[in-house]
Amino acid sequence: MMADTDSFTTTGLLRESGARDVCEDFLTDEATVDKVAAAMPGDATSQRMAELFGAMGDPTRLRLLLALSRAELCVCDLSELLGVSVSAVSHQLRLLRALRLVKFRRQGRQSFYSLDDFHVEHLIRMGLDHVHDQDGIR
Amino acid sequence: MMADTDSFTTTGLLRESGARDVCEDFLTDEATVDKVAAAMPGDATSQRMAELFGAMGDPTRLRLLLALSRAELCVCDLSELLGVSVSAVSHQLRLLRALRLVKFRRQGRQSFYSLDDFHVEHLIRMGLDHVHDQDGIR
DNA sequence: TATATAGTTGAACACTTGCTCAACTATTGG
DNA sequence: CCAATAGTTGAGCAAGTGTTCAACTATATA
Repeated sequence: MMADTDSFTTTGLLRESGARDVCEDFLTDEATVDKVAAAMPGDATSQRMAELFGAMGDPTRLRLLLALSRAELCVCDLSELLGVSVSAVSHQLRLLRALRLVKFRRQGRQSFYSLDDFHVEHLIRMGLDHVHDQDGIR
Repeated sequence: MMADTDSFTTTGLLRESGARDVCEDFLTDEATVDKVAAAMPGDATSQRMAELFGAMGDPTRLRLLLALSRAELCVCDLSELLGVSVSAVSHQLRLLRALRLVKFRRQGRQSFYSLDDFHVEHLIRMGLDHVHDQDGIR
């Protein structure tokens, strides 16, 4: 069954875009799937969300954020606190700064970092809750 | 009480643990640093938190979760919805299942997936808020 | 029974990423 | 001025990751 005689409304629009290993048609009821499709954020938004979560998804960066959620600290203190080299800390803080999760101010030779956004604290708190709840339940 | 009561004590205990590219001493006031150190979650906890956020930090997995936050869906629908192969979707759902972010039930040949935990919905919501607020503010 | 459909899984491979190292800037103190 | 301290940055590399492909299981249907 060819669709090329009919460049019209088959599932062609979706089928074409790189997913060939796919079944004929939507299997859940169409209204539901359409509703979900309409509610999906745009690519740019989900991309930025993924960057946000990805930034918090590395152990070193997460522990940096955890430390900074308690106090403003300089690179050197963070390095000793986490047992990670100053260079590695600086690299990761640069990334967190680019995503606006932390901000910094210079004072003499030192750079003091702190959380940039109260959302980050909430996210950290929820992550903790999730992990603790999982442990509690079974 | 005992030990080195002199004011020039070393930080040897901390210096030893793998970070050689590090400054002599803590630069922020000691009480603050100690407070932060004491408040840090254990390695196991931060490790699991990082796994949680890391799971949400991949665009494909995040979009899977975004879709499932709206409705229970089968693998095939998810595949078409996201434009990603069934195999790739299945691999990622497996990972999300292992971390208990999604659960599934079989019905005939189909596997229906849904979010496992209300925390995940909250995290998604906060991620969206964070991204939207950043766009709004400047 | 045979055949098609829905999904899973392991291996392979390209791509990404986090760290180290070395070189560098910038500020402080002698 | 010079030397030391605090931090940044680029290159390189080992380890990790996401996708594809092919083979596989399991369920439904003719």
